[in-house]
Amino acid sequence: MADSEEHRLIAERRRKLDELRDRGNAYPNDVQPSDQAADLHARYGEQDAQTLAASGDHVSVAGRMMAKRVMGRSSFAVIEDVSGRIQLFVERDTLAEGVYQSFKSWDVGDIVAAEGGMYRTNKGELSIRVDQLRLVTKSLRPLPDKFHGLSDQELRYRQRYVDLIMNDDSRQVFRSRSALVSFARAHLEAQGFLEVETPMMQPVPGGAVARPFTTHHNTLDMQLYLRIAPELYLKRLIVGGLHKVYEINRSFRNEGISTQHNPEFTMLELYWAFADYKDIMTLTEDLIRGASQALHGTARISYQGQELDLEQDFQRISLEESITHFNPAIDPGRLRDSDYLRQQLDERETRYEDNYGAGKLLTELFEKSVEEKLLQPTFIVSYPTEVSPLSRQNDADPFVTDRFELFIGGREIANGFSELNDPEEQAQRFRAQAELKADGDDEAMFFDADYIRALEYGMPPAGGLGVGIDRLVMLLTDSASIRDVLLFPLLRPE
RNA sequence: GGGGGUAUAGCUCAGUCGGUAGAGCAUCGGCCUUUUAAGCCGCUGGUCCUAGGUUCGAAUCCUAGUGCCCCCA
Repeated sequence: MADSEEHRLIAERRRKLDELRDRGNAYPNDVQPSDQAADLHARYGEQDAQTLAASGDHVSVAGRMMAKRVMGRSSFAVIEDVSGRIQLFVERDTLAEGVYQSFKSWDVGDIVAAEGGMYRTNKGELSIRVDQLRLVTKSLRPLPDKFHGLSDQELRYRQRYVDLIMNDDSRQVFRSRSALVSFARAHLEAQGFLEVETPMMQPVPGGAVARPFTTHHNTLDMQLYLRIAPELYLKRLIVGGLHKVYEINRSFRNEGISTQHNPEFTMLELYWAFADYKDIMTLTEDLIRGASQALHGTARISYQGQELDLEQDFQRISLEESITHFNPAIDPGRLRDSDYLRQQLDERETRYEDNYGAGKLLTELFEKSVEEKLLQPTFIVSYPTEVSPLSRQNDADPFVTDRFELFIGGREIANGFSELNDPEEQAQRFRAQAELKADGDDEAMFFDADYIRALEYGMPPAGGLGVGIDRLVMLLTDSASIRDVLLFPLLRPE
């Protein structure tokens, strides 16, 4: 960056900081504001000037100075605290000797504390008529343009602290994110789910088809993987008798970065004994509808210009039906015919590998021709067994499993299924995955012998769910990129 | 991995045909007791992303690279 220019502006403020140091403690820690801006607006917002003047109430606030307008012997300043903004009316002759002179040298961005009576200006704005004023923390770096804010996308991600200072929209996204997670916790706790924490560093990564990050523990001299999913540990807890568990935390996948993908991301996973995938669908629907209600007071939302109705019952349609629905030309009778599926994929210029069976080819065809069209909330059910190595096969049709994925706005939001609890069948599926891995598919699953041992003790029938929290936040905050809902998205180093 | 866009003052942005680098805000100095993108006067402030090339002369044209944004595999 152009350091010389920056240095000129910073040097000026550093000079001011030096003066503060000369006069005493430049970084005081004894400031305890008793009021917040939003409360003041709530309490006094309706009162007229005379009432305010007569009340005699004395308030104290502290926050970052976001605007400063000096007019000779009086000034206006606007400070922002965690709750919002309040204007300060500052007069030379109301303050102690010399304070006003100092105030004039303070900068927008400085953190100040003020006390005074409530006051309404001639133009009617609720303000504090300041009688005590302190500079609490000197800001050495100039803030962006007060009107345009910080709009450079790269700077917003790299210096999120500046983005948060300047852009209320950005602050709101992260408040919503927090509200969503709080809602999910409360919603699940109310149904008797227990929040647990399982290893993020795993000797055998499992629970998803994805490439893991590797790391190393020095003392044990062992290779570890950052988890790609918590699934296999959570199901060990079902074996252990914790029959309703959930975890909301980070998983890691060593894959590409896009508007939908960040290498570390947050999932809600839950497992529920004596439930099946249909129960899980109902729970998922309630959770997402309730989250929208909690954040917006409505389940009808707008996402990137698209109206989405989370209020109505979510559609449920099988993967195969969805393909024939959106591709009328496809022969419904040949959806499990590998040659036919390869031909259909060729026509759509979609790549596939020689070792793909009908189930995986079918899933590719779904992803290519259906997924993005599923705007309104839709559960796609009956995923092929071939692509569902941890799901329970359907009793009537072993080609598919009792599994669903939920799509909203053309994107996968959740994935759930009746869990495979037959240890011998699971071992067989792991072996098939291990063969794929041996063939060079580095996304294929590892054989997890301890997980099989756990299943051998007996896991009750159970349903499980994974929800991409980041994507759900995107949906509910109308954010186009996952980076907009991550406080510190991964970027290349500066 | 491929394609497109973008990069100029601290911030937000102009910059025509290749001919001395611009504005607003911020900073600095001055005026101002009811402003709210306060106003008025004056002054500062530049590695035009980087490295090459073409040219008498490059922010501008060419090549390569880098960051970010978007699309595609």
